[in-house]
Amino acid sequence: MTSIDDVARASGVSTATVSRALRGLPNVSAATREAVLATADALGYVVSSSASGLATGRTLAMGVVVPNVSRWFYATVLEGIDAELRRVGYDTILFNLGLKGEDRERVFHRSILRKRTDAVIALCLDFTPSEREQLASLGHPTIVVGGPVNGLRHLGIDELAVARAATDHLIGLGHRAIGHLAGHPEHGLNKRVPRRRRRGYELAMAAAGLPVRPEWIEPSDFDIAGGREAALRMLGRSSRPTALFAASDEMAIGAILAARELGIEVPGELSVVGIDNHALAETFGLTTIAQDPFGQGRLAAELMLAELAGEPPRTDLIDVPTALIERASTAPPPAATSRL
Amino acid sequence: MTSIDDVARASGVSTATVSRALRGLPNVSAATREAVLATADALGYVVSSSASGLATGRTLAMGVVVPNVSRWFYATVLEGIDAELRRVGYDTILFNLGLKGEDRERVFHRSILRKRTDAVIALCLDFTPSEREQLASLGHPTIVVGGPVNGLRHLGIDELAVARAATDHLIGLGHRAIGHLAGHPEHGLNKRVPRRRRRGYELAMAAAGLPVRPEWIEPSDFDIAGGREAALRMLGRSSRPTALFAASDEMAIGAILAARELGIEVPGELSVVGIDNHALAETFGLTTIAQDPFGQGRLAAELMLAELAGEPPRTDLIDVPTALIERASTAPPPAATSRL
DNA sequence: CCCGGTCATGCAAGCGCTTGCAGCCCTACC
DNA sequence: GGTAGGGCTGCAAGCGCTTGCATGACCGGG
Repeated sequence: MTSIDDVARASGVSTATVSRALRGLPNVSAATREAVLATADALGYVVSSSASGLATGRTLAMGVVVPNVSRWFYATVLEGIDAELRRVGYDTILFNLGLKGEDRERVFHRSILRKRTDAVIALCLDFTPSEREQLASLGHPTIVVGGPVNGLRHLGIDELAVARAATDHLIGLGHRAIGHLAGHPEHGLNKRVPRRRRRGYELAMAAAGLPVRPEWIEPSDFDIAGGREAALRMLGRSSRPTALFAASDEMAIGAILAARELGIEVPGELSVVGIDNHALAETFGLTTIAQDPFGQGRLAAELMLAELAGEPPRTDLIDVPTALIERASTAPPPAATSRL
Repeated sequence: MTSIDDVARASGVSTATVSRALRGLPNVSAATREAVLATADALGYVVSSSASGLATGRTLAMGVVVPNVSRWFYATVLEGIDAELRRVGYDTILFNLGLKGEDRERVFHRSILRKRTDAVIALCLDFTPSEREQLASLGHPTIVVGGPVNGLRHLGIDELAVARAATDHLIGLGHRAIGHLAGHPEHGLNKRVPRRRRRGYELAMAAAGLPVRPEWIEPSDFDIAGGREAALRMLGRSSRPTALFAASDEMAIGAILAARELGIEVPGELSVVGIDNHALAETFGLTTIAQDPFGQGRLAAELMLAELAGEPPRTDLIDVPTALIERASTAPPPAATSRL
């Protein structure tokens, strides 16, 4: 491995000059800089991150804590983060926290705190109070993307408003019998997200003077299989709603699949709306409230980088925009049931 | 930040002893070790990875190069890798290489080689010759998971055999008119995977003396939307096959969706088989050749760690096992067309 | 009682880089 | 022509840890 000394020797200057030249610092003559760059390139020199990290106290790496990476939302946020970091030469260190117990403890204790990262972005997950405290006291910039977590800065959509908007869309179409496929509190995932989406649904219903029937709220996993099962349960019953607000697009897709299996026409007999604008939403013609997880990831990364660059931290809650996308899964209710 | 000196001072021993005690090295008395551990814990001491990395030449981090993280296969391999690494205290550094051009170049040049990692695991993607060479000459253990890449060690399923097995399953059921939803060469993804799966299909057909009609091979993206579109095209034509071998489960699911849209019954009028055992395969009752990406990721990590621990490298090609899982999407062909 | 051997510990030299400070050479101005 | 000032460059002291070697204490056997 070639070191900075090799480059210095080969180009006939001191290591200090090499260091400055390579990093674009001032006080290096153009000629010297060019020569250094050339020899460094020729020698295939790459700075050792350990050494420069030790000397500067900066690791040029961002910790990203995720509950898992298989879920569309997390994967996409992660890609957004990584894209931004990569752009400025930062590395992404992944901490998969979807695990329980000892491993999880180890992540916190040994790794995140391992002074390996300059900042930490956590994707919305369910932290224990102790974990929260450790994160908060980390001493470097930290932000949570996707679901509000007490005591930590947060960036994401306004869950309540989005859920209301989705429900209001159905109400606006004339639906009165509206069910909700609610999210389960899944292990590791932030429990406030499903809760607030459900609350938004309830608020919208209440505001419109519509009844919320307990049997029309069906909790399940946040994914396609979960949505399908929940919808099969709900739609199989004698009296079913004319519209469904699903807590996520994947659940909504599951509901559409379930409806097809039961011979229920979408949107003729059943309207379905979700949240996300998942990659598959278009394929299924799903009406949804779009959010932009890639952009959220990128924004989170930008914020952290800005703080690391010395800018004052933004302490306000950051709500990112969403937009209703109407596709083929929603329509006015069938005449017969519209005034149920 | 508390350093090793703080711990040494607080426990009245030298930094050398603290270092040895903390890492469980021999030649430290039990009493001393315990005392050191206690004070380190009390002080919240965590070793600086930069410093120890610089001193030992080990970063305790593994580079993982992925084309993207939204695709089920990659996400799952990644989780397998991360789980194993986490277990032994290694960190996962993510390199999202799905990008083009300059960023991609930067990843290779500035990051991977940044002496930040002890080893590199690359998920099957499409490397340029120069990238391949850089990887190969990295000087530390490297392996590719998922798709064979010339000149690099590789771990994954036997693409050819799997494709043959899937096709043979259909042939065994009595199908003679078998179409193939082939994978597109997508940007960044390993082009050999779709090619070999197609070749396996062709070989199986040839071995059974069955004709391969060009219009029954329909290439598309590797995902649900791609599979759906390809299937819509193929199944919309006047003479359609009685069975479909899709190059991935996501494509197979797309085909099932397409069949439903066209009113074609699965498996009554059309059998569908895929590869992967994707999370959704069960939901759709999809017959498939299962592979275990989580296990592949874990295995790759284990191999790298073993080499880092000094064991001699395994140089053989490593084929991981697969298994046919019969579900509800395959059946003998309808009597009328079975002797087409 | 002496001595070689073991074990626990400390010393100090790095690991490869960054950076404050000092030194040198020029230029420009008085 | 002298000098202040600015631009380049080099020196060397760390950054926090690891580790080969030296040291000293203690043990048992001859």
